[in-house]
Order: sequence, then C-alpha cells, then structure tokens
Amino acid sequence: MSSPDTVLGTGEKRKLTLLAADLADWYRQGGGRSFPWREPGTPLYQLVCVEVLLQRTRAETVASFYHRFFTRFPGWQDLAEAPVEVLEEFLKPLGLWKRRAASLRALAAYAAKHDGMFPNRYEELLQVPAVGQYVAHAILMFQHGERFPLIDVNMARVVERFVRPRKLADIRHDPWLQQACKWLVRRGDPKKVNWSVLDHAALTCRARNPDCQSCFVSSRCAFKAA
DNA sequence: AAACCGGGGCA
DNA sequence: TGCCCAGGTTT
Repeated sequence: MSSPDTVLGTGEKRKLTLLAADLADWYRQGGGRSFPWREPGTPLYQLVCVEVLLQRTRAETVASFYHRFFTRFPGWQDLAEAPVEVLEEFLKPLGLWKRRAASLRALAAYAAKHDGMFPNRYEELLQVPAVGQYVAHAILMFQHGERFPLIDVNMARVVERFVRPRKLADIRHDPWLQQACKWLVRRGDPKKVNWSVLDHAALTCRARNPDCQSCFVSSRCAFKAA
C-alpha cells in the first residue's frame, strides 16, 4: 500500500514541473549567483572538495576561502601528504575543522587508489568515506553527468514551501521529498537546474526572511509569509 | 531519531 | 544573543 504521504501525486508533479521551468528561465537570464566552482572546466577534485567545505557552511563563506584552499592544496596528492594537524589548522576558519580534515584525507586516500575517479553507482558511492546522500548525488551529477538532485536544506525548503511540508524530520529519509526533488530536476541541464533551485532558495526563498513580495512564483506557492 | 561538530553571518 | 548554514557519522 502506498499512502499520499510517501507518494508524489500527479498534481504535485505538475506544480514542480512548472516551478523548475520558471527557475530555469530565471537562471538563464542571469538571476542566479556565480561561484568559482561553477566555472566551466573546474576539475572533479575541486568539485568534490568544495562539497565537503560547503557542508553546514554558507556558500559565500566557502567562496571567500576557495582561492586560499586550492592554492595550498592544488590536488589530491597535496591533500594526502599534508599532516592532519596542518589541515585541521588550515580549516579552522570554516568550522567543523576536525571532521572536514578527516573527510578530506579519507577522500584523498580513496582518490589515490582509484586514479581520482569515483564509482558511478549510488550504492557504491555510499561506501566511500565521507560520502553521504548529498555528496553521492553531487558526484553522480558532476563526474558522470547524471540527472540527480542536490537535496540539501535549501532545495528541501523550496519544495516544502511550494508544495507541502515533509513528514519526517530528517531530509535524507523522507521518501516524498526525495521523489519531489528528483522530479524537480527531471528536465534541463542537471547542473543549471540544481543551481537555479539553490540560488532561488538563497536569494528569495530564504530560511528566515523570505522575500515573497518579489518572488515570481508566489502566486502558485502554498507558502505565504506573514 | 537525535546528538554532535564549529566558526562566522546576520537580524 | 539565537538561529542558520550546498551533511555525514555516531549513538
């Protein structure tokens, strides 16, 4: 048996399709943000490292740290060779420095054994150290060009406000939210569609002070700010 | 399912 | 001051 709480309905799919189309147009017209790691030709090494740096950390903060980090650690080998204490000290301005240092070192060790490549199956990716659902999706998208959503608090907030709230507390375990996010990126360039959602979340559909007045999809949105 | 990590940004 | 941030791991 499938309950409405766990299955994405037809009406919900239609709403999400329209939302994605509008966000894609907005992004194409230059409405989104620009970050160093979005530049064409950014190596997979940088993309994977950035995902670790972005965890629980504002993208703007990571952007200001980007040049420093990759000047000091240009490749997997530099990361693997650095003493963990040095890496920890280097990461302190970002916070979560102990965990991040461990994650980056584990990833560097993995990359060294696999020639800088990662698995192309979701289940295998989850076995890689420091790789959870979000990073696994990111790797599938960036390395293999597959159509996966970057399901983070931002995408979750946009989808939940626009359609309806999730049932489970944890984003990563809510089946309805998973389907909704996957549906949201069903068409268009996977990277651009994902970025358009994240940028809409950061600029307009903000966590604390959402700008529903200037939101161009507010007429179809289930969420109304006070 | 909930706790934990953590410094910085912002109201 | 208190909440929030492109999560993953441990309990």
